[in-house]
Amino acid sequence: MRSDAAQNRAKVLAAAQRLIAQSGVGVSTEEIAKAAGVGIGTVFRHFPTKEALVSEVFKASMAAFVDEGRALLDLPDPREALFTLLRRSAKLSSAKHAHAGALAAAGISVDEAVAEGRAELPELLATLLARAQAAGTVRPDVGVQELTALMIAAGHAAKHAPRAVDLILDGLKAGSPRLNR
Amino acid sequence: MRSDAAQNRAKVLAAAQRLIAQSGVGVSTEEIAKAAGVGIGTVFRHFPTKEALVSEVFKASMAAFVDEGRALLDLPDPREALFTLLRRSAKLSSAKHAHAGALAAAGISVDEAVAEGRAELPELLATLLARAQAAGTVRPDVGVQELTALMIAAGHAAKHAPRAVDLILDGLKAGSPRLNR
DNA sequence: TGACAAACGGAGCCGTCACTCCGGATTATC
DNA sequence: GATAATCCGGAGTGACGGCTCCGTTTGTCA
Repeated sequence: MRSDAAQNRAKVLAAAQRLIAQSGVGVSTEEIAKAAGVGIGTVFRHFPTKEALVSEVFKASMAAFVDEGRALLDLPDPREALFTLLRRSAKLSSAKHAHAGALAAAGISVDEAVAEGRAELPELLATLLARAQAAGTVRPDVGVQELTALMIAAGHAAKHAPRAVDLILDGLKAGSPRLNR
Repeated sequence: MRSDAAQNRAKVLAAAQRLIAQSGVGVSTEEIAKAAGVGIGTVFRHFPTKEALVSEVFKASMAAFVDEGRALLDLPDPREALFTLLRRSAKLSSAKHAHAGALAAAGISVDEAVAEGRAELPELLATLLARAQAAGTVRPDVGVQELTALMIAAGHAAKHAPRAVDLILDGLKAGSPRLNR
């Protein structure tokens, strides 16, 4: 790859990251190209399809999220580590959903990207969850599957009432009264 | 209004309701027209804009939901009444709004529909919440605002892991240990 | 039953968006 | 500095969606 090509690829990716975070996946490829100071043709040379570009962007931001999350493993309180990750996720995805109608036409869903994305996120989640459960501060009858669902849900909750996130987290704490059912 | 006109309006509304529930607001006006056995012109004569049609559909399904919900006021256990409403909502919005993130794309916001459309849902929610709180089985430090956020969140949670809805509901129960924070 | 307003249908307009194509510019190599 | 490989820009293409316009049909009422 020629050096200018690599540079342009990076510029496109950066612009896409900025614009998508700002106004959702609805941004047109042309806008991204313009923001990157590049022609449309260049965008499609580096990313065969818009979906590929968006997917790349999500993977990148997901990787960054997971990397930051790994630092939480050093916290003394394992439940607080888990909850901090969930709170961060809620904040992030509430920002991302801000203007981001799902691009059903392109088959791109933010939720999916968050859910499946890298296998590293489930791993991190599983680790944090297991540790908190071992410490006895998070209810033991919760799996990674449900935790992931709650993470996504928290993102939507945060958009409407930030405090709702704490209510969801409270439901995860050990010792709650599971009365009937 | 001529009788055939009224009939056609109803047919369009019904078709839109079915198609939107099935595949989201992304359906084209032409598809709706075809499903209703009507020309596109007819659709736009009865609903000045696609947004108006979608909004009407949303209002209708919301009204139906609220009506069904009112019956819950007769249940003996006020918390179970509230929780049943939330579970129903989760089921509905996870199925119906499969692609409902696209509401934003169409310039239509759930918030708006909830707020302007019918003030009845917040009212119903408030009533159910107040009764359950009075009975002491739902934590008292929760407002309608947060409850609404949780309702929306539960819809997304149900899509990924149905049991996650119960976890959210558990967080609403009174008597949970609010350890730190 | 005739006459007329009201409603219908759907071809077509306009705008947008993802994606292609190719002449020209840029970079690497010797 | 010449040559070839590579990359660039952006006008153009095709598809699609919302919406309009108007010739045709239908319901209504005297």
